[in-house]
Amino acid sequence: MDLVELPIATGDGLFLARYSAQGLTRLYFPKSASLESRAQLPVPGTGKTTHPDHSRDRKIQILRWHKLTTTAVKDILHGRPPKEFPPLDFTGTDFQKAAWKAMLKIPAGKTKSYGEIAKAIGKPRAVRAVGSACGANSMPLLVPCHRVLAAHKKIGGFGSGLHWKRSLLAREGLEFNGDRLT
DNA sequence: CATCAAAAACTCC
DNA sequence: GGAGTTTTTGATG
Repeated sequence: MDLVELPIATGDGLFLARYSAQGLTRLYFPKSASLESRAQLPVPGTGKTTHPDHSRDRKIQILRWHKLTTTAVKDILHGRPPKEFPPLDFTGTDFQKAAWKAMLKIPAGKTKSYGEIAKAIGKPRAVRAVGSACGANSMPLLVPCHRVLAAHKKIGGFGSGLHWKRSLLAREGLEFNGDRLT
């Protein structure tokens, strides 16, 4: 159950982070802060939330997580490896969680192919499914699906806009020549 | 059953 | 080497 959504102001716009009692559940790109995401949240203007009964400790905990999220997001946006993550509360199928965890292991400045991720989770032919799992990733940046490329270093796709993928990789020092990594 | 952010195998230059 | 098309493929709603 999601409890609260908090903004992250960056040079690239306003990101939104959502938390449950277990940790970060979602991260939204500036443009994609969606209707769906707004629906169960604080009604703009009222200052009220749908879950007004948090203990003070929980609020403090979430704020502490949010601080970690904020610095991690900014680090990544600046092409720097983040030092610390908040706990990540994944929602998805076992396959998706396995795929996301495999992606978490890709260091900044490196890339893997959809095929390599598939192999890493023991399902070497589920390449296409890995692509779908990327699209279903609810915490972009922290789960670095932007570092997952198609075969032969081709750029592949990106749900929130390919320009983000190119830009993020560029900030990590990787250059594209057309739609292929050099 | 249809849809994918894939890949490999195949064709043609 | 490309740049196309076709076929195989597994997870998902």
